[in-house]
Amino acid sequence: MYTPFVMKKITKEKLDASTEEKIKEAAHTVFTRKGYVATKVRDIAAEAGINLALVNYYFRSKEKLFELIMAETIQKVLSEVKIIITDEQTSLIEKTERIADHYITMLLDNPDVPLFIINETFSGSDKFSSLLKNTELFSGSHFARQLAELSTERKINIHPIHILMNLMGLIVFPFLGRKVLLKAAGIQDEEFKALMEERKKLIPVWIKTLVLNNTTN
Amino acid sequence: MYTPFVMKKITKEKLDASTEEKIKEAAHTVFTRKGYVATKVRDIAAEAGINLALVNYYFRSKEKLFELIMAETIQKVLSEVKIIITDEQTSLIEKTERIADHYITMLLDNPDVPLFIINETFSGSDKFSSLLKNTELFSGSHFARQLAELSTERKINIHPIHILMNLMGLIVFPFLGRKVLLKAAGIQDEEFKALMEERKKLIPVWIKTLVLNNTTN
DNA sequence: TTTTGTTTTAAACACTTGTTTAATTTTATT
DNA sequence: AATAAAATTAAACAAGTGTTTAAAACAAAA
Repeated sequence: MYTPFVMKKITKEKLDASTEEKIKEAAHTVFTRKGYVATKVRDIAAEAGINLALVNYYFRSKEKLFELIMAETIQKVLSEVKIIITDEQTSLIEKTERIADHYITMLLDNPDVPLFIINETFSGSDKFSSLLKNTELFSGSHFARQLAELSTERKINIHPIHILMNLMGLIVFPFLGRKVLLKAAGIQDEEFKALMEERKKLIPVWIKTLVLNNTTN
Repeated sequence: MYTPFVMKKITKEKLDASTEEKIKEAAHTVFTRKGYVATKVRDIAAEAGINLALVNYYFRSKEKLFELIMAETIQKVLSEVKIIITDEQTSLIEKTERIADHYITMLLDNPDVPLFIINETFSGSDKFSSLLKNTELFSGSHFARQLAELSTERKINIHPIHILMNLMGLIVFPFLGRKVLLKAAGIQDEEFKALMEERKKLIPVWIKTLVLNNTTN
């Protein structure tokens, strides 16, 4: 089975990337918008404007294609953040500034990515185990160490994980809950973008005051 | 078609609720855990330990059953909150205290509900329009008015919606991202619960300091 | 006990969906 | 131009899924 793939690989370099790339882009769009189960291979084919069979021809199966998209998405999300949190030169506050800036910029372009990732962590399939290896880089990062230092040096009386949850929650939650928030508050899409731009600068300030105010009592 | 239902309704009072209730409980469990599309009617039947056809017998269709579960879930989430945010007697801070307490208590019992709701807001189907009516109660609530007053009276220089996003994000996000957070921080389920209990008291404090620190500059 | 209404069951139906096949068209090589 | 490889297509397949049916089991009423 799949003899075409053997042939393909031999002359891999000469591949016309356009069809393969069209499928990947379409898959990214539909997967992130609808999730794995709700996405039909026929949806991807339609979105890409190509024949149904070509999806399996290039990527063998829906699941293989999904894993590829997933891996690339995670990679994109984490590569820059890895640089930020492992930087030994920057302060905790500086790091939060960079993280907020980077994430919100990314999320304004890919607002469906957080839900996509969260759903996969809940789906239980092993599809997500590759990410877990990547997140190990957090535990030993300079950022994690700085967070831990708050507990000891500065007599902060809360678990550092609270700070991490707060930072991520303040950044990511508006994108997850935006459908409800926009309806409930009656604001438009453009206004939402403006609010998120504001948060790039607000969140680091909030995190800062939140950390400082917890050092005393 | 569906003549059995006509007969049923006539003697509705004499129904043995156990089967119907078993199905509803099973549906709630599976729907919230896997979402609408990933949930198969056969899953619900298996979870309830009853015959497949009984699901359609009692609820006519998967979609009808889902709408029922959805409506009851939303109802449960909003009914108590409605009381809190429309209370004219309590201060903004008191309201955040009550909201944090109520939501976290509820979420510790139903940790999958937020993802369930968010997914439905993104699914685009009209299934969620009934909720939108309910959220209108926020716009005209005492809580919304108090939030708006911050902009004028106290010269706060940020949009009140930021406060709302922060409050909800601080409460809800840890439950959405817990799979990643637990893995990334290497903490256990019991410890997570303890952390959430802590947040009941921490979040109102954070919101308070965050509001006060934004009144000056 | 017999009858009647209700609940439960196994099986089947119609339709969707991931995947494969076999033929055709396009592209590259000689 | 002729040949071989690669890409594309329409059609079909097999498994899964929501729903329905018709018969059986059960419970209540006579």
